[in-house]
Amino acid sequence: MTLTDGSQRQLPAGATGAERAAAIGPGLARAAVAVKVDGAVRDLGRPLDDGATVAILTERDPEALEVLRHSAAHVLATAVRELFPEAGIGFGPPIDDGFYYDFAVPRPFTPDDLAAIEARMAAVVEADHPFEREVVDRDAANRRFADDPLKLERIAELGDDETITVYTDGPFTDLCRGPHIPSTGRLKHVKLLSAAGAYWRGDSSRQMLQRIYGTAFFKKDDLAQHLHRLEESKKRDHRRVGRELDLFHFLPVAPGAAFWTERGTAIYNELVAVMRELQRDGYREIRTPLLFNKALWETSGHWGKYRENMFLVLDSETGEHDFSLKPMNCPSHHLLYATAKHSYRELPIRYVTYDVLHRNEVSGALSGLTRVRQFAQDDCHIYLREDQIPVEVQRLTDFILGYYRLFGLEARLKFATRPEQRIGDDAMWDRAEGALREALERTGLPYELKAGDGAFYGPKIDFDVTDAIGRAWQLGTIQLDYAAPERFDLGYVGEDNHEHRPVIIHRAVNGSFERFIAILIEHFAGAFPVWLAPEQVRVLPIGEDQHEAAAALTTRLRDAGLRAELHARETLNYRIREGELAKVPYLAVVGQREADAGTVAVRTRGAGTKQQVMPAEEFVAKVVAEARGRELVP
RNA sequence: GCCACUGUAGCUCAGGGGUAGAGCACUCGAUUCGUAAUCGAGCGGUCGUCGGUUCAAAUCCGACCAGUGGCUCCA
Repeated sequence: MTLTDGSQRQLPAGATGAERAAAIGPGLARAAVAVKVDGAVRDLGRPLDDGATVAILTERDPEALEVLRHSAAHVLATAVRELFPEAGIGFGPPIDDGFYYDFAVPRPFTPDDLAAIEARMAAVVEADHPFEREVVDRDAANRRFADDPLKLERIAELGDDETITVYTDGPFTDLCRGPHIPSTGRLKHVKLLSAAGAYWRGDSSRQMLQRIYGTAFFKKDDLAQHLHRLEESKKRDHRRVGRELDLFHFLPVAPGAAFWTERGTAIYNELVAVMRELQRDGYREIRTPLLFNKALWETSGHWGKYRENMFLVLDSETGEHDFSLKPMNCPSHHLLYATAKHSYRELPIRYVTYDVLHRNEVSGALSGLTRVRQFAQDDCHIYLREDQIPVEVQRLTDFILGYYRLFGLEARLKFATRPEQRIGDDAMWDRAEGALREALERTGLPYELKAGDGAFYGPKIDFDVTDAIGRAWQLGTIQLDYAAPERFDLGYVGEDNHEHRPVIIHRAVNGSFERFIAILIEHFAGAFPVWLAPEQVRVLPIGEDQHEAAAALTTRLRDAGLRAELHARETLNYRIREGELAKVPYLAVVGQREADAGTVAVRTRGAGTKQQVMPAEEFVAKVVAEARGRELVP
C-alpha cells in the first residue's frame, strides 16, 4: 500500500488500520482515531485493501472529530436506551458544533433526564466498549430492528447495492454506516447541551421526535473553550445588548415588529444614510405604496402560493380581503418602470427603496431582529439589457463587498445555478449563468458553486459574511430575473427601434436593516465604531463649576453634526462607569484645568484611564474626521 | 404551525395555597466630587391574560397570549 507521503509499505494480508499505525510507531498507534483509505474514512479496526493509499487520522484531523462526535451520538443513544428501553431510535449525526440524536419517546426529556443521561454516558465511556462493525443482509437487519419502526423505514429505503452495516457498542446496536472510534473509552470530553422537538425526517407532517444536542472534543481545553464561546455569544446576543444599550424593544401588542428607541434609530438612520450616499450616482430612489389590491399579487404570482404569508386587509366597502400589505417591493418597482416608455440608452435603470415590508411569519419562527414581521430592505431592482449583465454584476459585487468592509466584515461568494423547478429554456439559463459566471470570474474572487440552488426565475450570487466571532450569515444577494419582465410585460426600445425585454437584477446588501443591525450588534458586541454609535461623545463636567464649559462643548459637538450628550448628575466615578457600560466611544471630561485652558480630557472606550488631554477644537475635528471617514475606531 | 420550557416592580432575580421581597433604575434630600457604583429617604408590582378547583390562588389545573431553545418555513 501507499502512504500519503508517497512511500510504499508492505503489510501482511488482512492487516488493519490499527496495525498499520502500530507499525509506524506506538505514539501514532495511541493517537490514531480512524484511517483514511483511498479518500474514505474508515474504522481503525477494518482490514486495509491491497494497494490502497492510506492515511492515519489522529485527533488533529477535522475528520477525526466528526468520527468522535458521531460515536458520541451512539454513546448518547446507548445511555438513553438503558434509561428508556422503549425509546425508538432516529438519526444521530455529527453536526458543525457537535452532534445530536433523535428519539421516539412517550414524553419529552427534562433537564433532569439530560443530567441522568449524561451520567449514564460517563459509565458507557468508563466501560470502554469496543465499536464493533458487522455487515448484515436485509432480512437480518429487519429482524434486528423489528421493534423500531423508524429503523425499519430507513432499512426499506436502502438500495439493493448498498452494504448494510450495524455497529455495536456494549449493549447498544444501531443501523449505521460508520465509521467510529475504536472504543467508547476514547470519548473523554462530551457535554449534552439541550433537548428539543424535531420532526422525523424533517417533515412537519410526520411525528415529532425528541432531539438531544451535545458536543464532544478530544481535548478538555477545546471543550472548555467551546462552552466559553457559547457563553460569549450569549453575552453578545443582540436581544440582550439591545435592551442593555436601550436600542429597541419588542412588545406583545406587535409581535415581530420592533419599537426603535432614539438610540437604535440613530444606527438605523446611519445605515440608510450610507446606502443613500453610496447610491448617489446612477440610482433612483423611489417610494411606492405599502398597501396593494390583490390584482397586483395575482400578476406577480404571489397570490396563489404566498398569500398565507401576507397580511390581508379588509376592504370596508366590499367586505373582502382585497388588499394586502406588501411583503416585497419588486412588483411595485416593475409597475413604476412600466409607466414610461424606455430607451435602450437609459438602461440600466436602478430603482432603490427603503419602504417598510410586512410578512406574516409563523409565530414560532420569530426571533429578535433576525426574523421579524415588519422590516425594511435596501431593495434595489435594476432593469438592463442582457449584454450589460457582466459589467453591472461586477459593479454590484464591488459595491457589496465595499459596503461590508465598512464594518470590517468579510464576505464569501456563492454562485447558485439552475434549480430543478424553473422557468425558461436551457438557452436562457446558459446565457444567464454564463453572464453571471463571467462577472464573477472578473472579480478574481474565490466563490463556491451551489449547483441547483438558484431561484426559479434565474441564477444568483449570494454573499455570506463572517462576523467577529466566526459565525456566517447570508446577507447580500444578486439575482437575475427573466420571469418578471414577462409577467409584467416590461420592455424597452432598442437601437433597432423594436421592443425588447429587459432583464431584472434583484439586489440587496443588508438583507433587511433589522437583521443587519442584529448582526452588527453581535459583531461589535454593542461597541460600535464612532460613526455608528448611537451616542458618539458623552461630555462629563467634573463639578458644577464646569457645567457651563461642558454645555458649550456639547453644543459645539452637536453643531459639528455629532451625537453628543451632557451628563452632569452624580459623581464623576459613577458617570465614568455609566459611560463605559453604555459603550460610548468617547467620554469628554471637563474639569477646571480643561475649562480654563479650553481643552478636554478624552477617555477613549476600552482604553481605561489612559486619557488624552487636547484642545477642544482638536477633539471635535478628530471625532468628526473619524465619523465622516467611517473609521473602525475606537 | 409543531415539541418543550419560561412569564413575579422599568431591568436582573428570590419567594411561594392564607392578602408580595432584594439589588439596580426612578423620585426627593444631602454631597460638588479628576476617571468603573457617595449617603439617606421614598415611589413602584396583585405575581402575562382569561377561566376552573378551593373557605382561601400569585402559588394547583386548563385555555389563550408572549418570549426562549429547537423543528418546519424564510417568495
